[in-house]
Amino acid sequence: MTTKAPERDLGSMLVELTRLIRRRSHAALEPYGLSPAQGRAFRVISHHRDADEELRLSGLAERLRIAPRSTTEVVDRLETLGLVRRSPSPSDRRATVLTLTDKGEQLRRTLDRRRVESTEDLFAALSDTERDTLGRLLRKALDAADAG
Amino acid sequence: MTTKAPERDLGSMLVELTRLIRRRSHAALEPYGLSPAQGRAFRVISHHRDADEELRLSGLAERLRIAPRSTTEVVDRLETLGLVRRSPSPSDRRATVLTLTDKGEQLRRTLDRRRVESTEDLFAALSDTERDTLGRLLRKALDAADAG
DNA sequence: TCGATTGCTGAGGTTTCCTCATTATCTACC
DNA sequence: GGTAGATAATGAGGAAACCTCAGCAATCGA
Repeated sequence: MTTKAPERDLGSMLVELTRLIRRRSHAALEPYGLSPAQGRAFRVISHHRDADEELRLSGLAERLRIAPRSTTEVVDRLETLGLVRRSPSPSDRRATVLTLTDKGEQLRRTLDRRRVESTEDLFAALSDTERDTLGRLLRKALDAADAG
Repeated sequence: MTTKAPERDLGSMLVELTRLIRRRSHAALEPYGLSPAQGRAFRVISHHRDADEELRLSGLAERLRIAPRSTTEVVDRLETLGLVRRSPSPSDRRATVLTLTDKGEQLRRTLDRRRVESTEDLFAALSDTERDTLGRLLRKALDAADAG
């Protein structure tokens, strides 16, 4: 099967690569009933324990760069699956704090162990150095976008 | 406004950057009634003139890495806007060949001139060298994905 | 020539976002 | 205090960009 040369500008390549990531991520997370976006949200929530600050829906929105309203839906799903718990913030009665349930904690370990993202092997063709470089460049572009 | 540190793994950064690209692309193409995906398809079609091979819907699907069925819809829109023409292939009566109309040709020039993608300035923070490097790494990952 | 394949599209669905209210609550300031 | 305005979450509604599955017409290969 001769694969035709696809578009080669930065934007198109990024978009295409993201599509591939989403597809792989979909396959990897499907067994757990998670979609790619839900998986990403779950990862953010589960890795937040490291900070001792509480994580609100608005904070999750910010980290995911999506509208607050959109996180409501993602969290709905995670809560339905019994992975995440919504509880009222002690410091602000408007706010909702997100924490992992035991089941969520268990899944976090599973996912971390197996690196289920599986986006990893999409970058397997790159050396460690190249991956580092790629990461640095993407971060730079993202940070500039924040500032601009 | 203190923007919280977002996720930092390659996959997440790629996904986030793509979202930003889509948003900018949306703003840039809106005056012409094009969505980001339609704009990308239009660009592929309009830059295909360079090759002297005919471009079919299936070929477009391949280049965009989307399902053939999905290109039907994109092309429908481009045709409605009078930018692209569907004509029967002379060599295969099942196939449909895509070409630009005069209006499409005109828009191509406009977009090329203004570099409307505007994804450009998303990478403005990067030097020429860095952009080259980024391009090379993305291409490498994509090519590996094709092979694997 | 006839079964398998290819090219396109109708039908219908999913995911992942969005904006625009609306309801609590909180914060500042008079 | 009391109240104007910001902020937190969510209901309602919608749109973009994909997908699969099935079907039809044309073509190719043995």
